[in-house]
Amino acid sequence: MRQNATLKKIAERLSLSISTVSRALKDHPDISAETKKKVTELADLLEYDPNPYAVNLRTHSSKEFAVVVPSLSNFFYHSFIRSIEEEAQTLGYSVIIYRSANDPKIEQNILKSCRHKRVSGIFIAITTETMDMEPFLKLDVHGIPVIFFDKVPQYESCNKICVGDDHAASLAAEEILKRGTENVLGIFGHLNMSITKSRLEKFISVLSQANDHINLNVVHASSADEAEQLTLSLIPNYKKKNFVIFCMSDEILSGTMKAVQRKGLSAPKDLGIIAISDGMIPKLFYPEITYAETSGYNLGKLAYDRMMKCIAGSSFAQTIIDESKLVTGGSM
Amino acid sequence: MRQNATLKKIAERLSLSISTVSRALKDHPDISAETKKKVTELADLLEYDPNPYAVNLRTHSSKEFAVVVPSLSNFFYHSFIRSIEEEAQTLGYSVIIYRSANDPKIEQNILKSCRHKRVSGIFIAITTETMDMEPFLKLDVHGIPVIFFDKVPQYESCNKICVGDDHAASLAAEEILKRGTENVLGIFGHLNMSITKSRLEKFISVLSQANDHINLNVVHASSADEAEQLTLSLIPNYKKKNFVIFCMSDEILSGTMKAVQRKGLSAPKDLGIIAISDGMIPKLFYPEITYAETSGYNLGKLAYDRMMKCIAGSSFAQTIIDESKLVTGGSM
DNA sequence: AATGTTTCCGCAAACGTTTGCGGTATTAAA
DNA sequence: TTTAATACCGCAAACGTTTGCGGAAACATT
Repeated sequence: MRQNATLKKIAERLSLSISTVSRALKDHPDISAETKKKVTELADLLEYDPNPYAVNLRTHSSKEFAVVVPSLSNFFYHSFIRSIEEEAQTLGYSVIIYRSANDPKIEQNILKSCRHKRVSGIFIAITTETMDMEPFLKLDVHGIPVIFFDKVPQYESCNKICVGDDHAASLAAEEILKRGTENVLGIFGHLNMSITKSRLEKFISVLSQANDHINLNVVHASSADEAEQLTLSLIPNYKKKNFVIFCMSDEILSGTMKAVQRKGLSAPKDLGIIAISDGMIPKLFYPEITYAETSGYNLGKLAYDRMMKCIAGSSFAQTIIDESKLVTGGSM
Repeated sequence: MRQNATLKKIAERLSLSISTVSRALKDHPDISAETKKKVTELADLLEYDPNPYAVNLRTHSSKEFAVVVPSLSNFFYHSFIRSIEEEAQTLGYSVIIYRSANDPKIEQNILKSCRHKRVSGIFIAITTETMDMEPFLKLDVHGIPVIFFDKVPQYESCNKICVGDDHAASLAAEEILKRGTENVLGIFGHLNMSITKSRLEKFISVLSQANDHINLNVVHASSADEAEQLTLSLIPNYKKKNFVIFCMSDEILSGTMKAVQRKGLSAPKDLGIIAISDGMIPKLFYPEITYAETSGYNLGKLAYDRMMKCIAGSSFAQTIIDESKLVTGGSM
């Protein structure tokens, strides 16, 4: 078990003091050019790298970001994480991933551990049951910036980066109006998700305000399988009629698509299909599904920006909405 | 900026020494029950948690695993990471994710940083260009266990956890034989990937040994788009004939499926489709695609097991192959 | 009463840094 | 030649733990 190079070893080999070596390495003006040269050369040779734990213990600052999500089996969060990781790497930060399993208890433990690790910052999508803001306030007291994303709390004065749910829903609704179809099957997620509510309300309002002949049927599914079953059982209602299915999320879309294929229907001939999605699933089909894009990747970039501003000091709370754009496949 | 509780503070409040507090908290036999009680109570009250940096500095051991992958936009790695994270959490380890971008330089930096952080262990899928084993040997010298997974080096004496490429390929080949179809289109990845070679060889050998009337056409695609184009242009060759398409990976499958849908064909009527996959993509279609499963999730469990054995001391090198199983959809 | 055992606890060093402060040469100014 | 300024550098404390060792009581044994 060999040891890593330390300041002490370099100092001994060069008959210098530890402090001189430390200063030489960070180009401190007190140190002569000659000494600096000797030190950096030996440091290179020995592959010296400061021990992060010692540095942290001394300076109270790590170079790590934490990303906390309810679940890891989710495209959106994956894109988000990828996005953060890309940015972080350029500045030498590393990214630690935590999964709360949608359990507020676990979430609290994670936050506590982040506090004790003194992470540089936290990106978090909270659980659906997170009520207590106290752990977050405590982080604030300790000077650890928190950026909420996607699933954000009601609480006002904090930094939130959200998908523009209404915007996405209205983009989809408008596209449906454009197609001129009056029979619409809207498949939404469970109502305990905040996004369900906002997407649903906007979707309904845009459709109904524009055309009062719209025949809209709204159903809720909380899994892909459920969406599949629901679609299967509802498709017969639209027999021979021209109709459109709107899927609120990737999960629902994937269930619905199976049902559509199973019934031997194909878009845009037999029906129209449109979704709100990150983009991965819609591109698997031919024709590609038209969707309003909610990009985890974009959200990541925005969140990272905000984080950097917080770290730099500009810390007033702010809510940023990532407006989505319509990506046209051939399914409408 | 409030401070976290420390041993020192607890000690002062209780007029004890720091060492006594430390020992009381870890249930050391030297400390009386009475003292232990007082200490733990105050510690709870103050929400004391040991400073991980101080602990690490002192003990030379962190509670962190590193997972290093070439890319994060890949189901397989995501399942793997999820799997590791699930296990790690139960023992209070955290998981740090690093992305090498398939660049050996970046990979080396990551490894160096892991060494200096003294991570408890490293799970790594190496880049396609990783030749130099020296950084890994150095980790070994420092007592940091490395588990290679999926993309592993040629080097013999190290711990490798791999997908059973031959096995998966032969499962698929056998299923094709079972169907009795003699026209086979095999779409494989680029030949610079090691998995391509092993899957291809086994696939060919199983097919040709069993039936010398097999008309096998092998092509290579290095992206989903390419697979789509290739499939589109080759399908006409099989006009009216009964044929099977084999897709070596998820990426290829997704391209191929688009082409198949575009041509208006459907399995198993017009053709057979079979793939090697993690399982996510095949389940999006109806009928679900039959596939030989290579599970990132399973691989994660195996890798974690191996890691724990290494940490516990049983450190002889070993190569573990995760044999895959056939998951029957309706596409054959 | 002297010695041997327990039981419980504190001292102090160490892990590898960072940094305020002070100190010694060297050079410039008086 | 003395004094003041400058350029370099080292001392030592601190960050929060862990742990070997030693020490003082309290008790049991001759």
